[in-house]
Amino acid sequence: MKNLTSYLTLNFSFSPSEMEQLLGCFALRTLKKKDYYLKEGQYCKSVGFIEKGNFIYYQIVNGEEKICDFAFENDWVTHYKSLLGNLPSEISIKALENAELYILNLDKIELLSETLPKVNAIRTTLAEQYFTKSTQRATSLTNLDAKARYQALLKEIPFIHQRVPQYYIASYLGIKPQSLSRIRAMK
Amino acid sequence: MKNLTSYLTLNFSFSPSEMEQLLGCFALRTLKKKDYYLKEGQYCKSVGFIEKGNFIYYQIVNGEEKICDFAFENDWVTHYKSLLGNLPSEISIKALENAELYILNLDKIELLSETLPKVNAIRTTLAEQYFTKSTQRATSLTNLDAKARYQALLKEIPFIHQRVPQYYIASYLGIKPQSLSRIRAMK
DNA sequence: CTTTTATGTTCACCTATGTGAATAAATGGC
DNA sequence: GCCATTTATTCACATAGGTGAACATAAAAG
Repeated sequence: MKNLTSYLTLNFSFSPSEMEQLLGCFALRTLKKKDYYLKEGQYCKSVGFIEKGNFIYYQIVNGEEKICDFAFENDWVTHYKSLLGNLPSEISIKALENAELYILNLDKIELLSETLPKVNAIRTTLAEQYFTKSTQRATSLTNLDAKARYQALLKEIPFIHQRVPQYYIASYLGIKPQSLSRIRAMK
Repeated sequence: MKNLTSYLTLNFSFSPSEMEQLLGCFALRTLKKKDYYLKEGQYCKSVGFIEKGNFIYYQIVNGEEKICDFAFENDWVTHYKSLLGNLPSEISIKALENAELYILNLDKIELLSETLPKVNAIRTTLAEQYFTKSTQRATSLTNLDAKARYQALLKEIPFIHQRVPQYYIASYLGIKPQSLSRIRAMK
């Protein structure tokens, strides 16, 4: 729980005993490459903290996997709308590498909110993070051309080419793999 | 408070006395056409319920107003990220018509959460609504062409042309006014 | 190691949207 | 009701990105 512990320590101010209580509510879940954290149609009932590995969020549209998000170590993984609204998920979340998640179930979150109100700070952070990510993506899609979006993504996630196939990157950027190749070739 | 009262009655289950307590926390704010609910750089400290009127959310990019959202009667208006994270807003929210808002200040929300925990359902609805809107916009920008995005918008907000100038609609769709004209002419 | 499959590149051509200008129509102020 | 301003349309041309194919390379499977 190395990453999780330091993430919580760095970003929130829990006392040692609170931290112990909190960590006790997480359960380890290991996923193999290509395993799903969540499949379209399922109800998302937990949030996961990525201790190791990475994930794509995607939707199938006309038979194509349309990538709408990436997540790496120290990110949270969940489908926010499904979790909040108790709705079936429209998206799937798949591991691209063997992964380790620390899972916090929704019922535990509710319980913790009562006994340890500070965890609400985590909920707020999560909401803010998800909201920010999706609005930034929309903003970037309307205000920048494909090359500029690619450069912004590289700046945000410099190691992305080491961990995500290029056609997934293209999909996230809203272009075809050939177009991303062309953009890269132009330099 | 006609719209606010029926919105709360329809979507949540407050008792008459809870409703009274809740409504008592809102304050009326009237805005003239072109007035701002929030300006870029300000800290958003409230949510507003639109009793009457409409609003655009926008950012200035290269001197252009880039529209990222619309809001009408029975919508909530706030900058979610600024509100949650206590951050200066990157966007401005402007009335396009004379408007009436019922304002709920952040401190009142916090207080209510304690005395009337049911209001958390409103907070959750807000989070879900904002998250859904922005992810849908990003999805539509990557998966649909401009014509299909326009048709989807018309379906979602059929009266939009009666209440929003067309160049704002074009901006929201991520295209130039001339392109929207062309799309409309093609039928 | 060899074969198969997955991924990335390049190319020629096509299409949707951008650009800038001219014009028309609608709206608001007086 | 008239003029100024704002908003919408149309056009000719430019450009970014899509399409489908061929090929190249890398990775996985046997």
